[in-house]
Amino acid sequence: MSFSFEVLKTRGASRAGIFHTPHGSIPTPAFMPVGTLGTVKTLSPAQLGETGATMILANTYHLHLAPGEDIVAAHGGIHQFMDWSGPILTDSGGYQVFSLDQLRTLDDDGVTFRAPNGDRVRFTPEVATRIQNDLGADVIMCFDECPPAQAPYEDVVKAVARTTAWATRCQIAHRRSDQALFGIIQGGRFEDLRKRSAQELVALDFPGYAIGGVSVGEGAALIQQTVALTAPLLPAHKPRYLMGVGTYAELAQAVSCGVDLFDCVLPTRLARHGSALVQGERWNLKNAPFRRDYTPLDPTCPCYTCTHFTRSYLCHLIRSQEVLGLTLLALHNVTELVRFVQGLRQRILEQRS
RNA sequence: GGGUCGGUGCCCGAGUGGUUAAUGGGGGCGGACUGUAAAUCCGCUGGCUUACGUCUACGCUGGUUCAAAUCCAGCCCGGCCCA
Repeated sequence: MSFSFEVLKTRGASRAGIFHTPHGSIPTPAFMPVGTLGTVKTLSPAQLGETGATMILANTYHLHLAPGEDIVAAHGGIHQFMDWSGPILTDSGGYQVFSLDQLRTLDDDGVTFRAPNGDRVRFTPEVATRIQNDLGADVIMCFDECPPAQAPYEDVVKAVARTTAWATRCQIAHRRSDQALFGIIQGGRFEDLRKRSAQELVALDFPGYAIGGVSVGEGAALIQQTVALTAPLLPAHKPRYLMGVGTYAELAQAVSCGVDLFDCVLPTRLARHGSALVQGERWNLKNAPFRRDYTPLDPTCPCYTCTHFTRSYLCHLIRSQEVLGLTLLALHNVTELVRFVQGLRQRILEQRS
């Protein structure tokens, strides 16, 4: 059996467990940083490893555009290509249905994107699944339609129907038993649609489920509300993955709802934009007071950045636009969120039954 | 010494008679960022005032004009060329 999920302990709705994959096990709850996307990254896999991350996320759409799944496959798969021996998850490209709204056309069969070089790129459930089979990540995602937060009810009805239909097609197209194909729940902010989506996808019996269609511009309160109503709809004995979240508050709240896996661009993006995540807060390291702050970013953090450099130095690197500044901040931010979620896990485990 | 081009807000640099506190950059100050179109994007950036507003500003001094950073004269300073 390549994949299994065991719940070690529960505390209310929250839970700590272990998710086993062909490339190793992930103690959950776990935060998965974005490890590669085909465009920009400021952390090497070695540095990513230092953060304590066990599983990382890569992106199907971007890797398809460059370098192309054939090249990744020729390397023997994405693990070898990027030298990450731990578990990897690829997103399907469904999020790009949302984020590249102006650059794509949608129909019942799939999506046609306009790539940066002008090419028309056609994604269908079958294509997205095939590409992910070629990339070779441990967990792959169904190709879904992710509508924006403000989408009207009727649009979300359609998105749910498509997402279910596409999930079935992904399942049929999927050809590798050493990869777990996860279903993605849609339904926007509508409770009945979340229920419908969950019901339809649970019936398809995926080995894991993601809560999708969240963090698409709706604000924290709605995210938490959606997570709270969707998480309980998912099978308790399978991993639950909240896509695209997030912040301290949302991570904590989602864990309390029984979510096991998370990914988010925030720690790396904030780093590249000069911000640090420190003990529950976001700091803009460019701000003047940091120029003469000779203390570590976070004295309690074990990361290389915090154990070797001052806020003053980081401030200087960011202001001088040194790439090292982005790297050091990314290293810290990812470490911070990994640790934060690990801390939530510890608290569950240390609970007396 | 002669000729010539030029001196603009923290810096660079537009503007060559009137909607000009003065285009753009940079710098400075601050903000945003949630399955990465994002090492990106957005504000503010002469003083005083909560604001209406008002004062001070385009090397200096004077002049022309209803009106000048913009035209004229002299002076000061800088670049280049000639002696």
